[in-house]
Amino acid sequence: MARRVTIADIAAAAGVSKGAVSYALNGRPGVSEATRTKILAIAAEMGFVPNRAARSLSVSSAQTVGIALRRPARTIGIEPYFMELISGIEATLSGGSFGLTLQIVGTVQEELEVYRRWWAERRVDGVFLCDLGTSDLRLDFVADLGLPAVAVGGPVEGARFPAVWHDDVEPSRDILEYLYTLGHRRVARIAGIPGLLHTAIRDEACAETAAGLDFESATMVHSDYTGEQGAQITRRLLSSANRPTAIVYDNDVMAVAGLGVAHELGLEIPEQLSLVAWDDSPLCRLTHPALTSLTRDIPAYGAKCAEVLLTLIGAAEASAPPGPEARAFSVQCKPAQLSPRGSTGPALV
Amino acid sequence: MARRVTIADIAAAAGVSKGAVSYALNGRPGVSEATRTKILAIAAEMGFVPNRAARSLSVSSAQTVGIALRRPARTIGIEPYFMELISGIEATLSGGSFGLTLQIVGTVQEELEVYRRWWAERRVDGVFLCDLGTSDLRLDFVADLGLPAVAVGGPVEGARFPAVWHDDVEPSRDILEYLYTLGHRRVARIAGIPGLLHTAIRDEACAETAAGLDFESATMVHSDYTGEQGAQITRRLLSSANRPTAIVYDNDVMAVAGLGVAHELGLEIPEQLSLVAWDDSPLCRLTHPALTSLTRDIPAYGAKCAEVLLTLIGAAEASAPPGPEARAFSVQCKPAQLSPRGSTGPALV
DNA sequence: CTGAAAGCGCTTACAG
DNA sequence: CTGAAAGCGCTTACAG
Repeated sequence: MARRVTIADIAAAAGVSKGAVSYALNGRPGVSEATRTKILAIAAEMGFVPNRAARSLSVSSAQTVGIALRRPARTIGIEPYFMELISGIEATLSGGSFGLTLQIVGTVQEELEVYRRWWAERRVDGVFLCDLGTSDLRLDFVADLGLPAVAVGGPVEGARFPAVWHDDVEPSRDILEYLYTLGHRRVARIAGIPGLLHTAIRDEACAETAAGLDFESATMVHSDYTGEQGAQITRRLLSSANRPTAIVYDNDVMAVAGLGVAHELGLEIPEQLSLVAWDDSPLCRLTHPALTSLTRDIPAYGAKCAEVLLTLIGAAEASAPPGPEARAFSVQCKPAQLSPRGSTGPALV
Repeated sequence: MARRVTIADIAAAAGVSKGAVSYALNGRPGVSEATRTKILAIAAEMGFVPNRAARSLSVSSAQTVGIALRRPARTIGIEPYFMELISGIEATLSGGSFGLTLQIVGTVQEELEVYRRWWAERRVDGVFLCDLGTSDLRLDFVADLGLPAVAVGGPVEGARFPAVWHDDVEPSRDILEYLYTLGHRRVARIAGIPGLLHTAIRDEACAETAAGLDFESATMVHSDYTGEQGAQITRRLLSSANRPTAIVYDNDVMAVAGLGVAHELGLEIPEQLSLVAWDDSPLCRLTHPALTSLTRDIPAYGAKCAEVLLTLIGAAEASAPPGPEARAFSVQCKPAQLSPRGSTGPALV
């Protein structure tokens, strides 16, 4: 059982005060170069690592950020999105020696409670807000608390903190025009959860684009993102009188499920049906044919979110509580790019 | 911007000392029932939540456990396993008001560094060790540190801390006998990473079982669990002279990829090829046909792991450093159950 | 440039 | 049963 070394040990070994050790360790003035070098050497030799709790208590900073995920236990694993996001966040955090605290919650109320507790305990210095809703309780709640946050998604109207987001309008246009060019005139989109911000944005953009192209039909059905619903809605769409020749899915999981249904019905892909997945992940390349997708770099996205949060925390520490200038930190990322693969082809019907 | 309340605020409001407040809050003797009730009421009214750092510093416990995941950023999302495990862990933790710190690392060395830092910083009270290797550096490292840990997997020989694991021998037998009974005589298994403990256990158990049944061939190929390798190895196996009529995959991702290859080659499933996925997840029900799997309840598994770690931490606090009695905490979970679905059928070749 | 001291917000022996 | 005090391990004004 190893022993933890404290600044008192170093001070004793170096023959200086604890204060001097602290100054030396933190690169602040107050010690001569000679003593600094000596102290640093001793600290390194003794394998000193500061006690987090003591440091946090002194500087009122947890050196930790938090993320709360609201998903049922059994379905959270299937979405590659979150783990990719988290791994991107981590990439930025490790550099700044920040930790990440993760909590899975069931309801918004629970989520709000978690934020309040984290804030009250000073357990985190800031949080990531995922799955933004069209009117999202959490925004004001967290801002009122004075807890720094970044919205993972957007754009957010009158935000009191920064958002990191992708434009979904352009991809909406891209995908519909792509299908139109391939000759598809009956298209459907199995959209995500209606209350979500990006669902609403896609809904509107798709409707607008569709209106500008003379589709025979452009259907839209909301879902809960699960494979079950993806399959069920696909089955319904494909058994309708004038079935679509192309279906766009708001996530990869539903697209894979949709492909399964197409196989089950004996449809040739893409000859009889084209499929597109919004959000790319390795999952899309697992199937045959591989799924045409709208690709974003999620780990890079997570890294950017973390960058913005760290900046905000630094700023919030330096100056006043996060004010309107927080918006200035917002960053819009490159929109998703269409990656055509085997699941889409000319409409032959 | 809300304000944080401290025990000093409560003490002032109640007209008692901070010590009395602490005793009352922690349900310890030292205050009369009357004052206790009064203090509790005031604390509740003021919305008191103790500052973690201060508490941690006093009691030398972080009220946090840690998990380090060693996976590349871009592939970590695809394995539903980790998120399911984490969500199970969380379910237990939230009850005990413990937090979970997550870190993604690239190499074992990095992982060891993380444990050392967490321990030195007193950032966590214990850790989960995932992806156990056949000879695993981390076991002694963490034990030498005196950092409580539970091995997520096993069994571990001469462990200095508890393991929570599933028997893989029985499922190995189950699956091969099942395929044999269906008439399959040429089977293959695309195994996981060779250095992993459970890969080794499955390898041995499968070899032994196969030896007892008169298979014409029972091939085994190691992989890295990715869809790419799953696909590539499947393609190679299926284009060999005496191709297998059934393939078992060590995870669900490779099985899905294998199914993609089978579709690509125009094979009828299960008429011309049976496929089995070791480790079930919603992914297995997304495809057509759905994949026959070896099912375990991963969230429940995670919950059990957390339970054991919390017990260990409690014990470690109460008594000496985790000694040999730690083994007593080890728990063996119910082995994976075979869930036959559409991807397996009688061998017709 | 250096040392001694106070303080962060808790917990916990120790006297009354 | 209660209060005053010391201590956890840091940081940071404040005197010398």
